[in-house]
Amino acid sequence: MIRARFAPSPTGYLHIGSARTFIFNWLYVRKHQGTMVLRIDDTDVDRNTEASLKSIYEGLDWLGLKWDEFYRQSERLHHHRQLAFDLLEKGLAYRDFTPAAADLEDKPHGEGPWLCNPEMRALSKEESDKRAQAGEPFVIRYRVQREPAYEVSFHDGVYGPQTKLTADIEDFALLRSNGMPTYHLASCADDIDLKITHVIRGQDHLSNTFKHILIFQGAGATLPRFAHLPLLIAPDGSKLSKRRHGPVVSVTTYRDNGFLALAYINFLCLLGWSPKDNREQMSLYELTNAFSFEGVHRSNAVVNFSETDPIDPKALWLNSQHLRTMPINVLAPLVKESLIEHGLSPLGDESFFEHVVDTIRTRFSVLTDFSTKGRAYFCDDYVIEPQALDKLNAPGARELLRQLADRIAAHPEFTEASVEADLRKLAEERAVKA
RNA sequence: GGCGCUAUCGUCUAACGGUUAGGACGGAGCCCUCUCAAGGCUCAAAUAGGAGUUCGAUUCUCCUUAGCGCUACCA
Repeated sequence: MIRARFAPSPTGYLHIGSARTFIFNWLYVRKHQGTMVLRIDDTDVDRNTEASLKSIYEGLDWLGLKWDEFYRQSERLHHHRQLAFDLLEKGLAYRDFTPAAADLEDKPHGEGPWLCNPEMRALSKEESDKRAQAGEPFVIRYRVQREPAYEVSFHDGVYGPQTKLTADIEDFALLRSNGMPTYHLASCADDIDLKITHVIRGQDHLSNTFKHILIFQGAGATLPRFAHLPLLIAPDGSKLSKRRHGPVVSVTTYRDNGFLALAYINFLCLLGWSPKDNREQMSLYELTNAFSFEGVHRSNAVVNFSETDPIDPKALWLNSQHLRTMPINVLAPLVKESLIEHGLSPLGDESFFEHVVDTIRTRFSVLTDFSTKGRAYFCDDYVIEPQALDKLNAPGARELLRQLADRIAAHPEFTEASVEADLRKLAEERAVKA
């Protein structure tokens, strides 16, 4: 039984890359009838905010993909600490009493790799216990075996076989001096406890995986399968960030621009994954069936937005395709919702409304087009373009339109074809008269 | 600096060593058309560079270059 998790940390709104990670997890789980776990990784108390937690729910809610189990790491801290002290007890970890570096500049990057503080690593158990007993703050670090060094290896579902020498892995922190677990510890402790079988996450964690394997092994747990996803990046090749790239990175930007959740999901799937048979527009069912790690690319994918337009043109096209092919009874309520949001209301009964939507949707590409380009269909307060106004003011034009309206109203049916037929008939009659 | 990952049209991608290197978005043009769209057709557009293996490399190996990631008591 497959169990996968999506583990966002609430330090910002739901990021487009996170959304894709969630979608790929979801697709994989649903395809194999597994269990989808949503776990909020909120161990960084300084950076967590309620607002971002809300934004994550909001984004996931819009996508409409459900999860089966829910956890919050902040409610499971005892598990994490337990594992840290177990490792300490086993001698696989040790206390480091070095005061926290004031800022990153203090870190010895440039020259060579930083592996550990040998003094602290060599501290005797007695000495270590004594200092801890005395209340001296400490961080617990993993004691990576480097003499002799050995290869840590695993098979990644996307990137294939991976190996790294322990000589290149530093003694990473497990438990902070304030008693909070680090990401590595909390993530592994929970993956073990929640019996996660597949860890599907961003490629930025590919090299962290070696550390995680060390933790899993130290805990005596069986390894989950790992699959890392290529990152989503900006057109200039940098990683997507709110500061530099603004609203593009937020899922809600697409929602607010009138996107269909399915089209957005479809678009995101095509970034870094391919069904390999040239299909582009796909339903959720088709995506689920077609998804596999073999189809996932290994290089990063660019989200193609510009300074003036946060929307990727291909996403827009995909949305228009879904907009005009989806069942009208599914689309109509979404249009109605969008109209109401923009201060308009659908006229007529449900069937009439569906006809209107069905008639005009072929020329629109996002939901918001109905209340902007299609405004005249839903209210009397609209602006006629100057060119159109000239034609409208041509002698006899208004009278003709009135005649046309009467004919259209006389029909019980109202479709694109019927309107066109009426218009052509009227035009012919006029031509004959002239 | 160390370690790791990656490299096909502007962008997303296809091509289990043999293809005129395919598709899509976007762009250009033509057709359709009372307008604007939609739709149909056509065109331009790519294997980062260099060695090697091979009868033959986009594909396998190595080097270079470039980009990205990790190297935090962030995740």
